[in-house]
Amino acid sequence: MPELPEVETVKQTLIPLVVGKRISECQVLYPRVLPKNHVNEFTADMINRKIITICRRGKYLLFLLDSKLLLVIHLRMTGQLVFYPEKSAPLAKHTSAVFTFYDGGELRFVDQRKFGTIYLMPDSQLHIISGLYTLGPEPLSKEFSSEILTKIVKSGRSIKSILLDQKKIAGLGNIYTDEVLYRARIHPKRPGSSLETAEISALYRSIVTVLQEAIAAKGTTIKDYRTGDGDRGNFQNKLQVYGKSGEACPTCNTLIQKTKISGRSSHFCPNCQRWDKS
DNA sequence: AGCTGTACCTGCAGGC
DNA sequence: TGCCTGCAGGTACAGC
Repeated sequence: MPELPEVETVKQTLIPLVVGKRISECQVLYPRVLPKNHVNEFTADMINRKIITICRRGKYLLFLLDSKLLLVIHLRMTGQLVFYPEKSAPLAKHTSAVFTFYDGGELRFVDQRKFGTIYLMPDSQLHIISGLYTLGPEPLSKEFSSEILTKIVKSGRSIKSILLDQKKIAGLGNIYTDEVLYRARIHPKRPGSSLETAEISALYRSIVTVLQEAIAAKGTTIKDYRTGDGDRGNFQNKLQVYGKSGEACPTCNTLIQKTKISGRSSHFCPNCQRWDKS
């Protein structure tokens, strides 16, 4: 589920709902959601904390608390982080953790596949979370540029596996890499180092515009993803290749193909995204 | 360096 | 209806 646009949307929708609120209760129903913390210590450290703000880095959410500790959450495949104004609503089946506020609302972490993770630590310890520590540049930051992307793609690996590599660039996942490469008209198996300057420029523009459009649409809901207020996203209606194998390419009507790259299913138009430039 | 397979989990769709 | 297989938005790790 959640790639950069979904995580960004969760952040944006949760900020008006939970920032400034103080936690009265904390329940961990699935202890393995905490790979680096003990349940009892975690719970004790969360109670009476106020949420100061929420940030995003790659696919990680960072909750700044009014203590020296940072709450870090990764939704992985099926994690949902949803605010419930009423404490009384029954807990969903795969609820991993619940944070209750003094005003009666609750922030719930529901995660069907249980891959999602929660960490609590001072920022001096964030290097413990290796996936966070080694993240590449934020594609929507001012620092990201066509020049930086040129260095990133300089590798014999397939361009799709490069874009999926969070150490190279933060936030892209299986849906958006396919959409980005389609828009840039680049075959997903092309070696990164084979891309020409014009193609890298097109790739840069398509990364930025696809992510911006997906955020504007509040993300892609295939199945599990929900915004912080429990809504579905809308970008699934704008996907052009992801999950469309066997359907007609919106540009040229050729059938979209599906193949395996880096162990992930990959969708592309064999006519629009050619090895050789036409 | 970079690939593959495996693991972590649950649920669902499709084939028989 | 039931059983089985494969697959799903992510990432870490072992082994080649």
